[in-house]
Amino acid sequence: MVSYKDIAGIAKVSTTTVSHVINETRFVGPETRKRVREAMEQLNYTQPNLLAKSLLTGRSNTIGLVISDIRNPFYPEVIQGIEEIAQKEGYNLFLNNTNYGKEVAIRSIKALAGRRIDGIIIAASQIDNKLIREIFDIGVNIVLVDWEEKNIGMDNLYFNYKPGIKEVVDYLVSLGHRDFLFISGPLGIDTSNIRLSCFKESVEKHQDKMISYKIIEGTLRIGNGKKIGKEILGLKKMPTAIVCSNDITAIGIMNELISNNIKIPEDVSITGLDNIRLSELVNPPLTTIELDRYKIGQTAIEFLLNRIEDKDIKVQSKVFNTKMIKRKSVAKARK
Amino acid sequence: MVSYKDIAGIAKVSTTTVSHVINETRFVGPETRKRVREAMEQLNYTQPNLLAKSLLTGRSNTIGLVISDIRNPFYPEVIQGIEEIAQKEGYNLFLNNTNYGKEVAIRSIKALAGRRIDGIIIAASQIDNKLIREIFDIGVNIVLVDWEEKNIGMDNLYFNYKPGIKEVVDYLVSLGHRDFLFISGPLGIDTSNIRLSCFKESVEKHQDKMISYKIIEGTLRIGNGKKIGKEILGLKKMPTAIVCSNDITAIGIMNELISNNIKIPEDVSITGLDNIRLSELVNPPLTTIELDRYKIGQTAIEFLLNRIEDKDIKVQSKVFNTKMIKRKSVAKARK
DNA sequence: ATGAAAGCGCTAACAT
DNA sequence: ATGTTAGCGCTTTCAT
Repeated sequence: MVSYKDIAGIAKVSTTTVSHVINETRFVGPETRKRVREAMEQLNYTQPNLLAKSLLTGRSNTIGLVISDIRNPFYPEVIQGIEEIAQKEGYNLFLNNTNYGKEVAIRSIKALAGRRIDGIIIAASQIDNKLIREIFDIGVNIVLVDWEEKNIGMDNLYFNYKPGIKEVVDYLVSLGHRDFLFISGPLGIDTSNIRLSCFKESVEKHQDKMISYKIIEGTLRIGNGKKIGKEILGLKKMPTAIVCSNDITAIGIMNELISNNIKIPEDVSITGLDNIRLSELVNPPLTTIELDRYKIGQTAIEFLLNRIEDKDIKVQSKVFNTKMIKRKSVAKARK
Repeated sequence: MVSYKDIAGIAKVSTTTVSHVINETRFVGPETRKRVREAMEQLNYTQPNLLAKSLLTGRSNTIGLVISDIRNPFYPEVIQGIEEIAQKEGYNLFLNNTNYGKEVAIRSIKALAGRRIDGIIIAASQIDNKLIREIFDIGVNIVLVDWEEKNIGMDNLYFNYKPGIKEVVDYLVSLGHRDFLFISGPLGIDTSNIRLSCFKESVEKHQDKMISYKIIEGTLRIGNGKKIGKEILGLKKMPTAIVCSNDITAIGIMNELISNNIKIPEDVSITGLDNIRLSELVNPPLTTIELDRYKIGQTAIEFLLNRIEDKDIKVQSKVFNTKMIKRKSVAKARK
């Protein structure tokens, strides 16, 4: 491994000068500069050791992003929002995928924090709060995205699912729907529970209207919609409206029902949540709930950069509201 | 920033002992061990500085993966294949997304290599060969996935698109199709050109049959299918078979055509390439070409781990063949 | 059973 | 215009 010392030796200068030539951080006589450059060439020196540099300066120009499922269409826009600003500001982004694994998450975060990265954006719930606290305590900047617990004294951003879900329920009720099926996410995950309770709450505001609902627990993953679709086909009584916790599930269910000659929205109305790109490309286009994921990503990195710039600013927090996007998968309840 | 020195000071031991207590690398008397542990607790020391450690040992237990588009459904399985083995072997994985950007790619790779990561898997074409060579020369292990150039003296894996595409063309021809439309990827990208020439070659094997084809250049990205679909609707003469360079595009086109009352496969047959999960969930399920992405990912990391273990083994290379998956989006050519 | 000391590759304050 | 020197936080050899 060739280092400044080797270059300095050949060019007959000090390592200081080598450093200044490479980083262009102070004037170096043209003659000397030339010698250094030649020595570098001769030794094939191209990539300075960033470990040494970071160790010394305490800066890495790198930020980490921890997500729980790279296949989840929830993330791409979040990532894009983060990337664009990171790139513009000259930061490198290391992505870590936990695959919903607690162990992996811990290892990822430790690996990131252990490298004294400038900051970490955590957009994967289900991570040990104690660990987060530890990392935070060693001075690594952290921003939490869509995090379950508020008021933990760290920068955080999250979605308020209530308005979007309420809008959807109200809309369905206004179209005469009284018989609902709600497809939840895994009930171990906090955001799943939050979505479920928003749904319940919204429905219960219509107590006077004799509404009944049933809940099926899903995984939120691709492929699960088809499975749940089959389950629905086996139900004694087909609901008039199916409210899903994410678009992927809604689309899967829709396809399965359509394949079995159920007409959407004439026979059954169905709604999603996420407003992924695909949701407007399917047939019929899906009525869903929009989350401004791009914006939450952008804001997350802005928060982080603020924090990197000045550790002592006060805690930054922001809520993003959600709203219904009307498309074609909802109609009046069948008689 | 608290370090071994601080702990050593409080515990009245040397930094050597601190190191051995933390890493359990040699016997330390129970009394001493206790004192060290207490000092750590007192100082809230939890995360050793991996920069220092890596700098000294030359090992990081981390590998980097560079991809060009996180939203491209080509990647998830590749990543999964890599992740599973990485995790099992105790490696941490840093993902870098280049967004097809040359600058970003360079920065990413430098960031990875500069940290003297144990190895890098590059699954993003369009990266400067000179840079790759540089990184390779500083001794960072590299594995190339689906790389355009062969015989560059580095470990590499790639897909042979020929058999799959030939199978599809032959199948379509056998069903009476004579009027083709091929949707290519961006013709700046090598894998796009390769797919295109495989198509041309396969068609030209049927010279005797008066086959005509037209080519439209697409982006391979989600959303582009719809746009191309509209373009197709405006064509003077609708082809009988549409062969697409990826599934996402095929699905988008299919939806657009169906929305305009064109029946698939009765009016037009359509095929994809990638065999993404979604391709069997759409209506009709898409006939496509399978790439064993999971396997290529697995093999990539196996290659890399071999290389990390022993730098001097000979170049590893592997080709993965492709094959057609028959589903419902293809039928006899309309009269 | 424990410690002293050297050093990984780099930067930056201070000196000349 | 260039060099000396100390040191970032850790590991490891060699001593005792």
